[in-house]
Amino acid sequence: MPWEPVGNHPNLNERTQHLLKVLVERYIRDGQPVGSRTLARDAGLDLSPATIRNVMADLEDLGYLQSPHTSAGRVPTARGYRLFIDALLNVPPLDHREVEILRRRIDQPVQNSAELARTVSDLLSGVTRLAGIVMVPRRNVVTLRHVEFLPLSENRVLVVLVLNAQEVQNRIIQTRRPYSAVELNQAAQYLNGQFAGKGIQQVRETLLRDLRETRDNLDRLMQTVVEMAEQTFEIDPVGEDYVVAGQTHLMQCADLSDLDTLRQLFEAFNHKSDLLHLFDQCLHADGVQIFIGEEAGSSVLQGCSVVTAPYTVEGQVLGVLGVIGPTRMAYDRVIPVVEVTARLLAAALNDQD
Amino acid sequence: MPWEPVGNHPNLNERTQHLLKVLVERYIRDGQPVGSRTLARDAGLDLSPATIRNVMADLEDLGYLQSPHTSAGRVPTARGYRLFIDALLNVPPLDHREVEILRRRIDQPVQNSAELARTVSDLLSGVTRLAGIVMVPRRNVVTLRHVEFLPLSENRVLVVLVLNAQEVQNRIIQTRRPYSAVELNQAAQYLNGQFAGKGIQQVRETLLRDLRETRDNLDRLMQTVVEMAEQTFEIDPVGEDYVVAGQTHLMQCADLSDLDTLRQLFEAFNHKSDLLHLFDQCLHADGVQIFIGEEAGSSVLQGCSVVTAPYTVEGQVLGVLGVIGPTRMAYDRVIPVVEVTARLLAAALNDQD
DNA sequence: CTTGGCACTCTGAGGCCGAGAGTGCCAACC
DNA sequence: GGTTGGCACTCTCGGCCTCAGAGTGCCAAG
Repeated sequence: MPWEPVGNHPNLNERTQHLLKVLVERYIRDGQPVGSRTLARDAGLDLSPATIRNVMADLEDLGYLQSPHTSAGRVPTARGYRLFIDALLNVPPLDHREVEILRRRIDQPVQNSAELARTVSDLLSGVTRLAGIVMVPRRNVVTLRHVEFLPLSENRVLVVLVLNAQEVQNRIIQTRRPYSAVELNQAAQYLNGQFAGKGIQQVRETLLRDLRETRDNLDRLMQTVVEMAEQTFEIDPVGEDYVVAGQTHLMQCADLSDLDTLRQLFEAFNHKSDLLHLFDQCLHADGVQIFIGEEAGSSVLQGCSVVTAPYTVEGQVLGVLGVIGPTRMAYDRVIPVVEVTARLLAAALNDQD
Repeated sequence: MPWEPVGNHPNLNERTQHLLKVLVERYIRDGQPVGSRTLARDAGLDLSPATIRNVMADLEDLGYLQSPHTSAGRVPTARGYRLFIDALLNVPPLDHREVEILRRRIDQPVQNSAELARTVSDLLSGVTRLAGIVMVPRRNVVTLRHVEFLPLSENRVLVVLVLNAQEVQNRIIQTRRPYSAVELNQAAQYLNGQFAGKGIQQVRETLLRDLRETRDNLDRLMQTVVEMAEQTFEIDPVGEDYVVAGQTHLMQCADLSDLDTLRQLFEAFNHKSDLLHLFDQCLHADGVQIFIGEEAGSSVLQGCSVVTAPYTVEGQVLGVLGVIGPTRMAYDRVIPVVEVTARLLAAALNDQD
């Protein structure tokens, strides 16, 4: 099992487990509390409702089920979902044709990783009819490919950085004195000649540590180089961020119909820090991970589940993707979709480099 | 008045207009249908409720008011809001201190126009507690500042374009044959030397029309230049787009509490084409424009109003910004905020160039 | 034209009732 | 001892009624 079992569950009767499984499946399908009569019919065990009732009462005592009120059926608790997912759920592999459809949509040519993230996020949300999320983390190793300096006005210079395979970043820096286009060009040429293909961490260290202290002895070119480099490589250039798509799907699922809950959830999407924290945790677990309700650590995720998977290229984790939806979601379908999408995205990134 | 009067309204009694004004103001404040007794108290005219009732009945006949049901008070119709905004509303200028606060938030240094759009959009939504929108349109005149080609793999080249003041664009193009870094560099140098500062339209025409037909006679460098340029300047590089912020505010206003309406609205934000169409219309009206409900041309905007203003630099319209909220919004506050924000954004862009 | 009076209408909250669904418990059964 | 049918009990939900409150429209008088 790719997701780690969290709760520790006392031994449950084979039959009891089966009944829990059927109940959860039924509830995920219908969204209605499941009564003993219904469960008796569905379970295929040839037991009377009365027997079922006894089992259900036990499951309620153990915290796997609860009833909304006396005379409704039962509904799984978070603990119930947990056991279901850890031990009872069987996840069918995705149909070949479906994999193909996913592959085709991911393999379309894109301009940059942000656009790819958006595409994949759209895809996840479209296929699952939930909210899709793709995170692009801060990479540990960022390779400098090319740098360019353009004078904007008196003391402002536009820096264009090409990183990794094809990531383009630009920023504006303030300089201590005006630089001519020629000076800037020479500085860029020097940096490109010297450091293209090197890790940006390494560039920073080599350049700044070695040269800064001897600044006064440097010729004019190298002084330019140092001043530019100081600001260019100052902060880690690839920020950690994510892309959400299909939030509106969440407005359609009956479970989250409470407007206020929904608003808080949407605000969390914009706020980002909570979710980034969650995804950071997933970065180094391999395979699909599932968080049920407040297991995710944030109270705004009440009633929601998060299904995530990291994607890796050459063993290095590049990011996490996943979906957010109501806890009552079709895990048997969502899990393989998330899993396969992560693999396909990894493959696409691999080809691209 | 900056917004254009749309409906043509028959002569209304001075007193009748005053009563409509007070009613709309009251309704905007409370959100409750206004009855004759309330209006009589609020209007300050020393009239009895019975008289007010007669006037209200007239206004209803003329289509300015309606009652939700027999024994509720009256509510303005779209037509009523229209008249209110066109002729009755007085818009107080924004407080100096408030303008200063806005200015300070807009004048913060930013990296590129997309980031600025986001900042301003956030600002609009924060100040008005509605959804803020900033559109960056396709500019008519796009100036090439700098171009750079980097070989990625066999037949793929990364193009980095610096446009206008500081806009950086990048795209990947497929080439017919592999090019070396040196070749690409020469081609870029040629283009920069020849065309930096020129309009991109002009570059395209000059280069492609004049040279393409004589391709066979060109030297190797110029052949490279032509192939690169063909794809680099093929499509209009600055896409029309907008940024929405603070959508969640719309979930809090009682008027739009219908989940389904809200969902459709949010989907419209993602879909973009409807709203882009609307904003295109605003591009060349000067000053604040207001669309009430379906005046905006899209049925998803039922119950919503849109307040927009274009922002210009040196007489050239650069884009449109505005807010979307329930029709029952505090126009006397929203209008000056939108107006001032547009001016401040224009000023900020002007300084930046 | 304005006003007070008055009958009328409609909503919304609260209370009541009955149907339906499901439970818990118990005694009987295998 | 696990399983079962029976049965009383509880709770929700929709329909129905009622009543107070708010606001209207109309009319006749000022």
